[in-house]
This record gives sequence, structure tokens and C-alpha cells, in this order.
Amino acid sequence: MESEALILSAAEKVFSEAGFGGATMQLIADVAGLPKANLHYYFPTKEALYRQVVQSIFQIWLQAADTFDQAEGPAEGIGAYIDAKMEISRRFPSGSKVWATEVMHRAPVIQDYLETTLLEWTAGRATIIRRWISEGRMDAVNPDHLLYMLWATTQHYADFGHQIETLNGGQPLSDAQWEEAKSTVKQVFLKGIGALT
Amino acid sequence: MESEALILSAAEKVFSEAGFGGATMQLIADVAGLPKANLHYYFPTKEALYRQVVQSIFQIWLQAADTFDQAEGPAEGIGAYIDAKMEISRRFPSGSKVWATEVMHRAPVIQDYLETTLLEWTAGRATIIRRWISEGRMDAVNPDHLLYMLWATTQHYADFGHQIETLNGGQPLSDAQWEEAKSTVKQVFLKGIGALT
DNA sequence: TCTCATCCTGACCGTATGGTCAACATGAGA
DNA sequence: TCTCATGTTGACCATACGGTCAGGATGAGA
Repeated sequence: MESEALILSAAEKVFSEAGFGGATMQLIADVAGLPKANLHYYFPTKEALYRQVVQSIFQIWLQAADTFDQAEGPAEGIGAYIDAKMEISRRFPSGSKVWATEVMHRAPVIQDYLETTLLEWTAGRATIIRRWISEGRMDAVNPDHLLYMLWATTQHYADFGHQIETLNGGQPLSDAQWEEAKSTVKQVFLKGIGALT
Repeated sequence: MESEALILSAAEKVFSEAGFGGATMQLIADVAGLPKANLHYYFPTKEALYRQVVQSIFQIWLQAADTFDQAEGPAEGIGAYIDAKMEISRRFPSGSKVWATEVMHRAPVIQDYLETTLLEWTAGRATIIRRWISEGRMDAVNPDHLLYMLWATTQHYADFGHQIETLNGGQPLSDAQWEEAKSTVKQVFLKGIGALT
């Protein structure tokens, strides 16, 4: 594994567990198995490294949008979106946590993304939802709040994974429990918006 | 306002905006309008101050549980619970953020609370939900995942308030928008679990 | 073998942090 | 007025942090 990728992987883990302020370059270096000075060869500052980590997460986020667009109707589109977001939460929990921490701290590094890319993405999806509503395929639910609910629920399984694990007897969710989670979330949402046939 | 309360209020704000690692005792002192040394008169260490902040939040969390218990059925109980949690998110967003950050960092300070109080609380509420299901008052939805969905959604409005504000044109949600949020969340959940008459 | 760009690293530096401490202020009770 | 517990504070300290730098490896091409 190349040093740069090694550093990014270690940084994502450390930032997600300690936050930007709590993370130290020394700890990231230790996790990566490299001397601290080497980090500064690839990334000039701690903030530059952090920004790179957040950006790579943002890309993964946007990929889940594809399922939304080409869907026939809400049951298919939102159902697939929930599946995709839940899978991301399971496979990249550290990334989701870094994003959450960044936003909670008022997005000091990626505010421009919120104001441009995310804003456009949200408006596009809201338009699709409104079309579905006007076509009578689902109830008249406020599109913005519906999206917030979807984000909140799916990301909760990453961001609050430790709490869920603790309440699950200290064990991570099993495959069956993940399936149960996905089907429960889909069931409640799709029925809740009147998109179940 | 007494110095101790002043310090706790300032600490909650600073911790929620910077995280534990990013927060500095000097900044908390400045926000509180007191010299730094004075903080150490009331709280021996930074961690002791942080722990106090998290504990006070935990109390507010538990208060919202009362609505759940004495309810006639799910429509009333869960509806009131959503109202209460949404109101907490609006009035104490800093507290919710501190809690979220603490849990995301694997709860280094309040793990014991997760394992005792929260575990018991969750089990009690799950029992109530199962009773409602067996009485035919709502669909057979997994109680644990339903609770996670409720927590995730309601707290999202506090934890990701900055993101929501940005997507709302840079403006905080108005009174009407908060009402819209509450009614949307209640509508989707109550219909989603089959608890609407 | 020599050259040189790329990659790597131990040692070091200025700064800011959490925490300490001796001294000082305040005010209620005797 | 004197006492003394409770608060308050500026100055200080050891440590750990992010970042720098000169110099050492490495290896492909000539």
C-alpha cells in the first residue's frame, strides 16, 4: 500500500475517533506506521490532510444519489436509496463520522460544499419527490424534511454505531440484524409516505 | 449568574463547537468572562468539566421519556415523544451535539451510562412497544430499530442544524418550519408503523 | 558507476496548552 | 475589629503540539 493511501486511511480512522482538534499528527503517523515528518511530505498541514479526508467521503455520499434518479417511482427509488445509504454506513462508518463532526462544528472546512454541491443535489431530489407526489405515487410529504429524515436514519447506524453496539450487548450488528435494520427502515418509510402498494 | 453555572454554560457551547480536543480552557474562560484559573477552582480538570456537561445533558434526554410511559397507545405516546425530542433539539442543540460527539468517539467518558441507564431505558420502552404490537395497536415493527429511527430523526435537527440552516438559504428554521418539521416527522412515523386511525 | 529526482527521517523549534500556586479579596459571624 | 472559610486571580511551569530542515536512502536511466 502506498504511503499516501496509508496516511489517508490512518487519518480517517484517527479523525473519526478523536475529532480534528483531538487528533494528533503523531498518532496518525503511528497508526500509519510512518514517521511523523513523512506525513508532511505528502500533506503540508494537518488541515490539508483533513480536507482531503472529508472530500473523499463526500464523493461516496454522492454516489448513493444515482439510485434515486433513474427510479420508476418512490418505492423503488427511495427503497434503493435507503439500501445504498445503509450499506455505506456499514462499510465506511469512519467517513460518516468525520462528516458528521465537521458539520456539527459548523463546517469550517467544507462550508463551500454545503452551499453548492449539496444544495443543488437536494433541490434536484426534492423536485423528483414533488413529481412523484403530483403523480399520486405517494403522500404529500414535505420533500426537504423527508430527505433529512432519510439522511438522519441511515447515517445514525454509522455515527452512533458504538451506542447501537453497546445496546446490542457489546456486539456489532450481525448480518441478520443489518438486514432487519434495512427492512425495518424501508418498511416504516415507504408505508409512512404512502408508497407501498 | 453564579460562576459555576456560567462556566457550565460556556463549556457546553465551546465543547459543542470544537469537540473535547479542540476546546481550550482559555476559550471557555473567555466565553464565561472569567480568568482561566477560576475554572480550576470549580472543576479540577478539563475532563471533569466535560463530564459534568455531558451528565446534565443526559438528564434532559431522560425527561422526554415520561411522555412515552403513561400514553394510551402508540399514536399518543410516540407522537408526544417526537414532539418532546424535537423541542429539546430546538432548545438545547449544543447539548445534543456534545452527546453525539461523545458517542461517536466511542463514549470515552460516559460509557457506563450507555451500559446501565440507557440500556435499561431502551429495554423498558421496547417492552411497551411490544405490548402495543401484541394489542394490535400498531404494526409488528422491530422496537429497537424503531427507537433508533426516532432518536436519529429528532436529534438530526440539532446535530445537523448547521447543514439544515445552510440548505434553508442560510436562515434558521422559522416557527412555521419547525411546526412543519414536527408534523412531517410525526405523520411519516405514525403512518409508517400503522398507528394512525 | 555516476546522476539526480523522488522519497524518507531524526532531531529540532516556537508556541500554546492544561494545570499549579501563592497571594489577594470578600463578607458573614463573633 | 478580628477571624476565617469561600472565592478569585496573575504569573508561572512542564509538556506536547504542529511544523521545519538538513541530510540520508533508493532506484531508474545513462
